[in-house]
Amino acid sequence: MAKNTLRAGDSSHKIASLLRDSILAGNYSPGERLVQEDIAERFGGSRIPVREALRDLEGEGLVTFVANAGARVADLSLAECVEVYQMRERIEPLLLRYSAEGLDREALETLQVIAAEMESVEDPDRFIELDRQFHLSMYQGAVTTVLGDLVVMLWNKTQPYRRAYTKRVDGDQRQVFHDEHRMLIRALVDGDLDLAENLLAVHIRRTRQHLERHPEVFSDTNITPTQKEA
Amino acid sequence: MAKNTLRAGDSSHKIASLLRDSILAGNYSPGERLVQEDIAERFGGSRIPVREALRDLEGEGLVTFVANAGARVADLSLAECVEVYQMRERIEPLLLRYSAEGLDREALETLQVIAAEMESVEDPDRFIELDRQFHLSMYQGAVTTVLGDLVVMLWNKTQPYRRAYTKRVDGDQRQVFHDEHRMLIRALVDGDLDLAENLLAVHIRRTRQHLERHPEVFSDTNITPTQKEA
DNA sequence: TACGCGCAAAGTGTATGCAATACAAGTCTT
DNA sequence: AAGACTTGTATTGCATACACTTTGCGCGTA
Repeated sequence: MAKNTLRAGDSSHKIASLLRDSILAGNYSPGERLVQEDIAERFGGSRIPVREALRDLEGEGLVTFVANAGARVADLSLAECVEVYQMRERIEPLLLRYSAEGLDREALETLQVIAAEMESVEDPDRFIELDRQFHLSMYQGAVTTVLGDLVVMLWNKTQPYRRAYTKRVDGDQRQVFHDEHRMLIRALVDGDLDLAENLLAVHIRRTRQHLERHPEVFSDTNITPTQKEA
Repeated sequence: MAKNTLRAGDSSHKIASLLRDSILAGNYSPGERLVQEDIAERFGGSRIPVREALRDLEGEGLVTFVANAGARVADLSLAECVEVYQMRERIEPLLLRYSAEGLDREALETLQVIAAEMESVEDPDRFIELDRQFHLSMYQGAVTTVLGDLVVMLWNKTQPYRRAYTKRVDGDQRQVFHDEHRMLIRALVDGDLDLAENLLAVHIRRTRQHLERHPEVFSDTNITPTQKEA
């Protein structure tokens, strides 16, 4: 059955999906106000499903909701971004381990293709898209419930900053980047999971360290470290 | 309209909070259906804020939402629970590191008090409550945005199973448990962060291994490993 | 000019009502 | 008597409507 028609009971999911893609594509910038009525008009529907979509995206960390003051695209400080990278450094190797046994020959070849294209591509937008593809493809063999979703969420939260940062890296750094990708693939092909885990952790850590040298990418007008109750 | 306390613009948050506490307290069991109108009546308000609260809790992993079929209390299979514990094993040591420098003498003494009470308490419900307090108190020194919330979420998701499992552990296992808690405190007092991280990881891993010996705690009628798209 | 102060416009939060869907029991067919 | 279809009811999803909050602007006053 073709789903060209708007099947019922799904409006909020559809809006969430469209809005998420739009944010990730960079159509909205961090901190930008998201007015419910505008979005409702833009994607069709009333404010109710829009509100629910925004709440979903809040759960995914893409949007921040303030009581009676509306929703905004999530905005990270440098410290928060570092935090996310440290989480990734510890979590993604685990996901890779989950995934490894599920990666067949074809999947590994796909990784090689992506890595190769990354080395030749010029456009920064295309570059970060490929980088995202590379890493997430690496996890496609994993069958998980929370772990996979968490990693995607962490990628999503940092997406705009990776985008901004990528445009400022020089050739040397890129070369290291590519080498690490290739070493990762080799470790996976060899089935050396411990090595692959380590390489991935190092890769993420190095990226974070480079990112820390570009604090100008962040707003840092940010004042919302959530303190939790007893 | 009997509620004089209805401060504006907050109903959904209040409902989310009450419902979350109620689920964590074990008033609802995993898989139980959550009917919007019932909740609306039980906690006051209409279905709209209830829907939003449910969505929030879904983001926190406490509730699962199915298209036109309603919401249920989240239900973990053994495999999913193991997954969560493996995540905790990697993530919580990082949070502990964030927290350690913020823990003053008083906080450490509180930990000792909790650990001591745990050793003498009988009631299982009180026991798991104290265990939760112990660990989360350990993280109170941390000022984080995503990391802390994630850890709380992981604890929440596994809460009902910890509850069920705790009632089946024997004295020997408890002793190891207490020893590990004490060693953790000592490492924190000594300021040996690497050791503390390691102890915590071991502690979580051992708990998981024990948990795996009690598969009867889980429903395993569960068929929802979320496959992610390209 | 700078600083409140208050009011209007914009925008959010919630309640109610209606259409669509899923679930279960009963009916019919074979 | 077992399985498929139909009907009825409970419940969800969404749109409209309204009350409340926030915010920005103009005005008066020092």
